[in-house]
Amino acid sequence: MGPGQKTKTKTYCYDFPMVSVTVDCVIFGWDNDGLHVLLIERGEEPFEGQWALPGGFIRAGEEDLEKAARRELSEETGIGSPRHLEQLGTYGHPDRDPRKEHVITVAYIALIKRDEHKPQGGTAARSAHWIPMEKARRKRLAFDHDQIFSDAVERLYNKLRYDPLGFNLLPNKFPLRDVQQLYEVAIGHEVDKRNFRKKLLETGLLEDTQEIETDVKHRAAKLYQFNWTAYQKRRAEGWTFDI
Amino acid sequence: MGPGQKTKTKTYCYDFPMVSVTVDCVIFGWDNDGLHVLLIERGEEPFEGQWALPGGFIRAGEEDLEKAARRELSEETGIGSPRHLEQLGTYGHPDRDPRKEHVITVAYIALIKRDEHKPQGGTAARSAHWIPMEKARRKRLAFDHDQIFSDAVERLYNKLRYDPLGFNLLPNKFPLRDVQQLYEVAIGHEVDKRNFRKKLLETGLLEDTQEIETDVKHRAAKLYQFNWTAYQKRRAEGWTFDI
DNA sequence: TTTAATAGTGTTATTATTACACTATATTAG
DNA sequence: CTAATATAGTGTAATAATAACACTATTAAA
Repeated sequence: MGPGQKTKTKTYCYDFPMVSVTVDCVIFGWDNDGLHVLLIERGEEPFEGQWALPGGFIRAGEEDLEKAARRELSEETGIGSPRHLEQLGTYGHPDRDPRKEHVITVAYIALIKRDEHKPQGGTAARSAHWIPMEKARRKRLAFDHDQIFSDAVERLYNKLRYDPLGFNLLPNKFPLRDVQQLYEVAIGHEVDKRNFRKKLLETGLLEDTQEIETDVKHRAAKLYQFNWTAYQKRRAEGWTFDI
Repeated sequence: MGPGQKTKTKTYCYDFPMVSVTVDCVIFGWDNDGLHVLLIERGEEPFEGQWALPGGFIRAGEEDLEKAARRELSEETGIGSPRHLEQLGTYGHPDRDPRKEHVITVAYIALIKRDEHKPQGGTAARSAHWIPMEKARRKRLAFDHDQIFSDAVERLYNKLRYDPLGFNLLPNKFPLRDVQQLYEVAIGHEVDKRNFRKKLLETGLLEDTQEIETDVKHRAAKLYQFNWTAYQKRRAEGWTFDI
């Protein structure tokens, strides 16, 4: 409620104690050997040297939450524009940050195509690494990032069933096998290849590119692409993706 | 990043501009004549006299976001404990509050049983009113509360299909008719009574209380109750509610 | 040329969903 | 006390969706 007023010493004073607000991103990427999450090794206290989600403080008065998320994504990991960015939730326990202040964080889920982001270092001092899901799950992350990460995974896995956002993880041209593997990870068990492909192709949203895989040491699979504009049209008519 | 330090004049100073954080609640309640939302008429600037979602500033350093939501719920509407409370999302555009500061708000959805909360005035100065959904949709709410409200409605309606949270709106004992009406509102069209009841009862989660409606001017319907403990057990086994 | 690895393809049985109409019970009005 | 009104409550058959199932095709490597 207290209006902020600057003093000449460049501090900002308020009538009430304030909270700091950060954004953190759970960035997922798909690779031939499965789903990965991008984690950073913290270069500063608190939790220096520990693994954490990339993120940082928002610029109060200047930017939207989503814009802050995009900025942090770019600063910390060099990722310019994720193919999908959605808010996951906000975490605000007073003790979640060991520093004096009350720091709440707005968590985002970002999906990127790994082949569009080769340079993975990022511009910031912290080092970013793609960690396979199973390894990531076993790590103890800084702050309450374990909770945020597991909430993100749950959200992503649930959403993959009724939203084609998974195609934001795959390269533009992909074999149906990769779609199936991604969905199997999400639902936690294997599915029948014939049934899966039938259902997927029945949507009419997957186009045969007439190309095939290269650099594969066995029969090469056909490459498909997802027709996003057709999907938007179908959505507008009330149709929902469900696989 | 800037650690807060009090001065003797009871102001709180920081190295960076801070944001204020509020919580706002979209409170839904069911009545024989349909779904309602609880809105308040603002008693102070900005937007004095306009309709808005109940909410208020969080107490930095003292409380969790959910605790803040419960406190505001209680202070503004007299509702002690909602049957369901979930975070909807966080809204943080720098201009969303016309006051100088950057105010971000964490929105919650609360579901209550109206028969458990007869006194609807609340302890605060603002006056709270139950507004039927159709009327609420037509109102222009303060701040960006139109957006928050419509996001809340969308979330609730979607969730009612695959989560039994709707039973948190109905009285403990209810006729199946009310369940059907609630679901029809959610999915936007009528459904067949026989099919709906069959599917609902097949879950085995609805218990016949052996009681019937009273004060009704035609044949009285049987009253059922939802077995939450049985539901938890089924959930744990991987079963999902889907209607 | 054989082996290994993965791609690609249809049919049938089972299960779930949808469509559909009448009888039962209580209240109210004449 | 009878008829009208209003809503509760119930089963079956047609249709659609899902699930189960096994072999042939292609390429690279040995």
